[in-house]
Amino acid sequence: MMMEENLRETLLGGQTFSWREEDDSSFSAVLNEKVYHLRSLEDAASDSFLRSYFDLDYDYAKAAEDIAGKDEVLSQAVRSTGVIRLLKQDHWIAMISFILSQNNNIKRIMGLYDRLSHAYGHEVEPGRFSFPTAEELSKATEDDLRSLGTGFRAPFIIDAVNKAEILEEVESLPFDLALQALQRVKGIGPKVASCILIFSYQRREGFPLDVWMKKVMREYYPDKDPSYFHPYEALSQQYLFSWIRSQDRFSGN
DNA sequence: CACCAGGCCGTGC
DNA sequence: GCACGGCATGGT
Repeated sequence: MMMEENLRETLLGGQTFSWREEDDSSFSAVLNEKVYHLRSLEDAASDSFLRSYFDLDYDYAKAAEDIAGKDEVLSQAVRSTGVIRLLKQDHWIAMISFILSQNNNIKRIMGLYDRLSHAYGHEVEPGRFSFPTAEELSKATEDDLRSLGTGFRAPFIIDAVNKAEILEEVESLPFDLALQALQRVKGIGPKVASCILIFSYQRREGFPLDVWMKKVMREYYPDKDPSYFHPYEALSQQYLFSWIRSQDRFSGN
């Protein structure tokens, strides 16, 4: 079974909030002090940063087939979605992104991401701004952040700026301790911590339970826990998440 | 008007 | 330990 790469789902499906779809259906993002433009995954192969970012050395097509073979629900989820990847994002960007994500929707998270970039990042090309570093974001007060629309997440962002050194500590910690370390930041609980570990530390044993995934588990896996999906916990979760959201035609995202 | 969004915090028991 | 309300903001 040959499955097609679903770059759109990888870039816009909720594991990163850095990418935007252009009118010509290409994708662009400001990363690594540059503006990247992509039409397909092949465009990433010649760039060393993107090769790593898209985890090109991992065989996601084989993983998709393994996952699809696990049970009927996963088979349906994988076949209806196509191959999706787990990105290697910057730790800091992932931490702030998923703090922004709590009790929020993808469209609005992207809007906040852009406003933070414009207000506190730097211009790498006319009109294109990088996501602010921790030092750049340290210039923002809580009121500044609220005025950008972050709402009750503003103090969480301030706390993340002050505890950014945790991101280095996490590198050497096993999964459970890494999960605990990240939760020392206010506004980071189990779900947000799991997303940071999966989408920027390649910790594939993570299995974030958001409102959508709780529904999936309740309806299709009532007597199972995340270890059922081993060794593809994180990737299975991402397929199920994409699938259940695509089922809901009125989810406006 | 209500209810929801890739949740978490503080409180009460 | 677990249940519950509150929370900023914008969309449906």
